[in-house]
Order: sequence, then C-alpha cells, then structure tokens
Amino acid sequence: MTLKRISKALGVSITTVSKVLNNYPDVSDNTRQRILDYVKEIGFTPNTVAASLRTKESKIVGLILPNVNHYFFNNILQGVLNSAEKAGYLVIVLTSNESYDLEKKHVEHLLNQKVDGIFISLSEETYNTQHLGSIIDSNVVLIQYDKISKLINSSKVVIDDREAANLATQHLIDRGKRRIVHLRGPLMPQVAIDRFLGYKSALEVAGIPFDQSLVVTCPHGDDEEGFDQLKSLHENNIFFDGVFAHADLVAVGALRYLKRKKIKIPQEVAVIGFSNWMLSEKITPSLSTIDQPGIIMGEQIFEQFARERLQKVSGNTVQYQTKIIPTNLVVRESS
Amino acid sequence: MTLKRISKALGVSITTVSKVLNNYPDVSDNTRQRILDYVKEIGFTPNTVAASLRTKESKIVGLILPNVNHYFFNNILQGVLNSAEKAGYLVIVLTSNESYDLEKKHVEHLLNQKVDGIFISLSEETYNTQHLGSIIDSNVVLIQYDKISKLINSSKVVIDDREAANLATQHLIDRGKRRIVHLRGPLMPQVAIDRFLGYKSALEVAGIPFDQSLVVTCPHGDDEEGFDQLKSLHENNIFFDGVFAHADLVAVGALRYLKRKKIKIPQEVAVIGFSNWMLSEKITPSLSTIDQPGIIMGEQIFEQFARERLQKVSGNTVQYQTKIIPTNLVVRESS
DNA sequence: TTGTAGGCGTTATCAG
DNA sequence: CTGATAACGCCTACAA
Repeated sequence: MTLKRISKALGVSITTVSKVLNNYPDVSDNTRQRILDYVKEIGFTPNTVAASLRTKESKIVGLILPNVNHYFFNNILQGVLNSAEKAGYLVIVLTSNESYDLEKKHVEHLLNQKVDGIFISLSEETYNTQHLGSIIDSNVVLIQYDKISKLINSSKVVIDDREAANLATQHLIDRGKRRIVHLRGPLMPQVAIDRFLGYKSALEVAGIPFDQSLVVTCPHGDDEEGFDQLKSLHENNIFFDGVFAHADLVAVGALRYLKRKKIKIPQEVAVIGFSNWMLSEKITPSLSTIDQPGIIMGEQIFEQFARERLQKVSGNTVQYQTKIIPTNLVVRESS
Repeated sequence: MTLKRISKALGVSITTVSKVLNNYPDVSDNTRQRILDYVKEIGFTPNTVAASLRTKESKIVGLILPNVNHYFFNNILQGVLNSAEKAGYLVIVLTSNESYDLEKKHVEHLLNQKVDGIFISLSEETYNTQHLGSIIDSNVVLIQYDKISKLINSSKVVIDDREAANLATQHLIDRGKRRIVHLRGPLMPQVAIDRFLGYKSALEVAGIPFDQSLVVTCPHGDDEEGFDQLKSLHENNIFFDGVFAHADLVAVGALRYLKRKKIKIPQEVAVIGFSNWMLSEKITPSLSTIDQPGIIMGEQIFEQFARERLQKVSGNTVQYQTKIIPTNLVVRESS
C-alpha cells in the first residue's frame, strides 16, 4: 500500500493524502476525514524509508556498546530504549567487543544507514578518533558516554569516576583501614585512570602514604583475576586490610580468596567493588559497592540527543553539554 | 557524496559507478580501477536508505525481547548481534516489557521501517497473534523464539523446556530426593507449563507420587519469592528434600532461606535452578542449574532468518523449521 | 483548497 | 563495455 494507491482509490492527489498524513492545515475537513477514514480502514502507515530518503531524517539512532554481557551496559541499553521508545525512535544496537576496528566499521555502517544520532562508549583499544570526526562531519549528532574522548567536541554523559573512587576509598578509610589494595583496571582507558586517581587522592587527604605495591591491575575484570592478584599479594606477605576493586566481579574473586583463607570480612579485610551488579547483593557476604545508575545514564544520553537534534533542525547553534551522573555508595556486609 | 558526484568527477555515468560498486562484470578493468581508486580515496560508501528503497531489501532486522535485564535474553541479543554482524546486517532492538500493546506497536514500527526480518519472543500477555499474521502478510521473515505461538506458521528456535525440567528433576531424584518442591513460573505461558510437565513426568517415571502442595508459583521470578515461598512451606511443616526452581534467581532466594535456617545443602535439601545465570556459579554454595545456551540460540535465530531470506529472494518455497536447542545439566555444590 | 512536478540516491532494464 | 532512463515511495515548493 502506498500514497499513490490511496490517492487513486479516493480520487484525490498524492499530495493531498500526504498532507493529511502530515497534519498540514490546508485540506478541507471533508477531504481530510475521507482520507483519514480510509487510511484507518486499511491500516496504512507510510514507508519510513522513502520518507527518510526525502526528509533526511530517519528517526533511528545507533548505540554502540563495548559489550552486552555487562550489567552496567545492559542498563544503559535499557535506559536508551526507554527514552527512544517514548520519542518514537528506533535504536540499532552494536557491540564493539572492545575492538577499535569493529567500532570504526560500525560507525561507518551507521553513517551509511543515515541514522540521526550515534551514541558511543569508546573501546579500550581506541586512541585514534577520526571516526568520531566523520560523525560530526556528516552532521549526525554524536553523544559520547562512559568511556569518552575529551578531545572530541560533543555532548557527553559520564559518571565522575574519580569522585566515585574517592568515595569508595574514603569509605574504607572511615572503617579504619589504612593498607588498602587497589585492584585496578587496564592501564590506558580514562575510566581506570580516574578511578586510580580517586583512590590516590582519598589516601592523600587522609594522610596515608601511597604504596605502589598495593596497586595491581586486573585488565579483564573477571573474578579469577581478583582471586589471583589477592593471592599473590598475600603470599608475598604484603599486608593489607582493605580492597577497592575496579569492578564487582573482581571484588567477588577477592572475597572468594579471603573466604578460602578464613580471613574475616570485614573485620580483617574490608572489600568494596564498583558498579553494583545484580549479583553483588546476592552473594555472601554481600558486597559493598558504588552504584552506577545505568538506566538514568541511558535516558540522559537520549535526552541529550533529542535536545541537540532539535537545536539542529530549528537552525539554532548546537550547545554541547557534559552531564555528570552522580553515583552512590552502597554499603553492605563486606565493609 | 553520491554516485552522481563521483560520476561527474570521473566523467563516467552514474550507472557505471553503481555497477562497479555492486561488482557487475560488465565494466572494463581500466574504468573499474579508476572508480575503485577514487571511491577509496574519498572514502565513499553508498547510501543504504536509497538502495533499500529501490531494492526492497534493508539489511536490517528487528529483535523484540521481553526485557534486557535478564541474562538469558542478553545472550540471545549477543548471539543475534554476532551473526548479524558477520552477515552485514544491522539489528534494531526493542523490548516489550511483557506488554502486548507495546509488542504490537513495535511490530508495526518495524514493518514501516521495512526490516527484512522480525525475531520475537512473545510477551506473557500475548494471546492475540494477528500482529504476527501481519508480519507474514508483509512478506517479512518471522522467526519466533523462546516464548512462541504454535499456531503461527513460522520458523522457531526454542529449547525443550519440558525435557530440561525433566532432566533437572531426574537429577534430584538420582541424588536420592523424593519430596521435591517445584517453584514454578506463572500459570499461563507455555514455558512455565512445559517445565511443570517435565517435573511431573520425572516424578512419574521414578514412581514418586505427585503432591500438589509441593508446587507453588513464583510469577516474578525474583529471589524474594523463592525465599518467601520456601519459608511458607517450611513453616507449614510441609516436608521436602529437594527444590527445583524455574529460575536461578528464585533458587538463590531458596538457598538464602535454607542457609538462614541452617539447613544443610545439599544433604538435607538439594537445590537446582534454571538458566545458568552468571551469578549462579559465584554464590556459595554454587548453584546447580540447567544451562540455556542463549548465545547459540541467538545465532540460530539469525541463521534461520538468513536461510529463509535466501529461499525467498531466490524464489524457492520457504521451508519453516523448528530448531530445538539442547540444554545441559550443570551440577554444582547445591545438589 | 487542490494538484503538478521535481527530486532524495540508488538500482535495473535496455538500447547503443 | 557504457550510459540514458525510469522507478522505488514520499515530501514540498509552487502553480492553478
């Protein structure tokens, strides 16, 4: 079914049908009603593809996630989907699997597909950002979230990782801990750096000397790493009474080691994670952590997009904004 | 950048450029190379929207999930994304939130968008299936997965819930348990019914009398329900030595109750869940469960689509297939 | 108030 | 081997 067929069936022009469907005022009530009735009767809805070829507006956005098997990114997805649905937008979802090549390929694909916006959290491999430049050149709205490049001019939605890590470390210090291990993320991405800096600054404020031997990396963020790293510290007789892990799963591994060694949690060693995965409240002892409100972030990502898009089509100058989403300390049994 | 601009820049026709880009053989090597070089130089890629208006092939599929905050559906998503990426397809993701109205709206939206295929797991509210009929009428490939309607003629990808539940119950029986509680899902959807039937048939085969008082529903599938239902059975002095929960999270709640009451797991009561969530191996005691291979299912969903799509465009008659994905019993500490 | 005509960027047919 | 031409379905200045 097309406008053409409808116009033939009713003996009016294609234009008139189109006008009615797009709520143009210059159609007589009589004709309008006739068309509306017929359209409803046959259940017609216009071909979005043709419309977007013409109008250069697809009502589709692309969301690139580093992966989908992560609680935090699920929530981001959920939040974006919520808001997009309300605004009548469709969302194309892609995962970069932390690969720069894939990420770049996805961006190109989305650009060919003429999406109205692209939301991206950079892969851990991404240092070259010219694919982000090409988004901007294509006049497509770019929103960076979570792992962002500060050098690229766009709206951003992030959490204050440094502040959050500071909060977590501060909490352990408040519990009387002074030898706090930091199981940190990989060396490069900004989030891992920021969390490390937050950790360091909390120590500094509390007048606790920084000890490099207490900081070890857990690049994959899984529980094996947490287990192994804590084990090796322990076996090397490095004393510690607190653990701040860059991810809940890593903290779970740490807890597992402590339990195996019958080390009392939190009396002897207190543990705090990062992200507030669903599992962190289900385990024993339940895990203290930093709650990253992923759903809210996802919603904010879309809101930013909608705002910018509006500015763009109404010819106003586009205002980039950086939204910093507050995190919460969640205290449970492990600290 | 468009074909037109390229053709002008090189002094050839639009047609020729298009032919080169689509690997038509009837272009001289010389011209072909010239065009290829230029296209690469300026980094041109054709506008997919225009192409799909013309070819009636969008290279986009729609995936409707009941929700994204469920480990199983995440894996489905992951699997579909994997296969779609390889085949050069884009995936629009939507969640029905178990709402029939939303589901129907999403289907219409996808149809207007002229997607090549729609993959759907029915919401719990869905009994009317005429929106599925309209997918078929639109000549769009429909693949049903997980929660399906048997009445609708389409390819299907499911797990054998009945067999899986039978396996789980059988396992508890093998462990010497005879009074096995079934924490079942809501009354209506087929999956919950099938799991219940599997439970029942395992008892029957083992010659254990079925006791209705051991079967209670946990409609939301969260851990509170598991906890509460087990508590109420226990407090009503209903004896049991095994628990088969319809979801891992429910089983987690059950474990929590047993631990609180210092009931020995698995000696006094053995527990098995369903789905193999990530958390089920992280908790103590780790949870025995049925592994639903979501990623494989997702990949199969896309493969089915690709197969059917090929049959359709090559003019062959379409063969509907039902793929039953085998599940695995995962034995851990709780049983 | 209604309709004509041109074009969005691509692909497919067919003639040269 | 190359290119002119029409068409996909819709929107929108502009003319009637």
